[in-house]
Amino acid sequence: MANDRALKKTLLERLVLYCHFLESEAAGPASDHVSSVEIADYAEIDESQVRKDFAAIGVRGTPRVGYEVNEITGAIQETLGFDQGYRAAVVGAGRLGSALVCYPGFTRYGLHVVAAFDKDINRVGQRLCALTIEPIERIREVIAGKGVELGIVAVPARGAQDAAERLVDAGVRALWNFAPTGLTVPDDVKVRHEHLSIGLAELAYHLNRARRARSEAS
Amino acid sequence: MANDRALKKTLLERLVLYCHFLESEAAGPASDHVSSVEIADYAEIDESQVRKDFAAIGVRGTPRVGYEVNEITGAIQETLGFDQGYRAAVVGAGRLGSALVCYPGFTRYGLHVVAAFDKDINRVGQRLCALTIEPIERIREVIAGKGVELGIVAVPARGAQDAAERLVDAGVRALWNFAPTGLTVPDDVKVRHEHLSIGLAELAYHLNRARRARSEAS
DNA sequence: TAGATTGTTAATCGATTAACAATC
DNA sequence: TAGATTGTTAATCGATTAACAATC
Repeated sequence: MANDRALKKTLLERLVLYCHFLESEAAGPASDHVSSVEIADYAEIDESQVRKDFAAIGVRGTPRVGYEVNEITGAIQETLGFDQGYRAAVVGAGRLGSALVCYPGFTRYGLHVVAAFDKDINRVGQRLCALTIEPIERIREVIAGKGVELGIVAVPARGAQDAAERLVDAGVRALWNFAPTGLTVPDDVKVRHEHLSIGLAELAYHLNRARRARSEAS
Repeated sequence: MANDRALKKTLLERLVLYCHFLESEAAGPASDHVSSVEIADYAEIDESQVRKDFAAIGVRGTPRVGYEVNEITGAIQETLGFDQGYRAAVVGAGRLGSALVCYPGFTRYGLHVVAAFDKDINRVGQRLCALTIEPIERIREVIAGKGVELGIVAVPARGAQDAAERLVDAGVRALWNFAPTGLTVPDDVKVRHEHLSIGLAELAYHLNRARRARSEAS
């Protein structure tokens, strides 16, 4: 089937892959230069692609030597905006919301979760890592006060649209949606839908194939 | 820049989008048929693409009428293997692991989390939704006993490789990695890397652009 | 210098879109 | 019947790969 297509990597995915490689490289006994071939091997893509990508983000190498590790990481960080710093608010302080509020990895990418909201009066006021859970009614006030730019939707599916509307109403123009449902928002609002079913689909396809192979073999 | 490319949708993403649309459609006062135009509008893609996709997964429509909703959902479910049923185990019962164990949406996609492991002796034995947290030492036994096919890595980055190795050693051949780090596994093991930084990158790029626009306007 | 690796142009390949005949 | 919508072929567009001259 056409599933090979699904495995192709977008520019964003490639840049993130490069980052991973360079991090592991930086940790090792490595030199401070890498060639496009090394990176291409790791990322399982064509070496020309790597050179194109580097050209696109403004990284230049030197023949016979390669590309400077620090220069690449810097350029990628800059391209992805990870060097800028963003303030985010999480709506929904359930298990997933808590995990996102407390996730230590975000800082590395410049994301700072500065507020968490919940509808449930029992949760409001509780501590969650460095934050105190706020009542959803205070969303406008808190978002304006803390200069939140990114809204993270971490509520169950049926509450997601409401959460999104409250965030948009409060002035947020970028949403990260973890609820398994679509959101309807104005045109000038950017939504990134982090639906797990896409990842699950990829794995399910693989498991399916493995099963079929087994049953054919027997 | 080349970031428009990053917004292109893979087949898997499109199929998941179709599902979302059809679900909202099924809930509403809708008819039991949809046209490729309606779906294309929703998914923001070309209508020919929709027809191509349907042809690829074996769905046929009727001119003037459209495609049957149930037939589409059935075919997508089947293509993605969601109708099969998979047994999964989560390694790491922290915030993220707990969220994944208790996430109610997985069942819809045929995924059943049947075991949860943790290293921390304080967590072992605790209830987590329908499960009891098992010590990581019992992983081989439990995985063989329950017929687990999919391993979910939900530990901090530095524990991820170890968790992956234990899962692979126990016979699991598909991993879903939520740790922000790469995993080294044998060739016959499929890894799906659910790294949030890709999603974050997309949003960060958008926020960056919005900021630049603001500062230019002023 | 010789040789490895970049940078970039050209060629290929595939995916997306347009168009339209078939058909209910 | 008339008209809307499918199914599919052809045309376009863009992305990936190959190739090679420039260069350190």
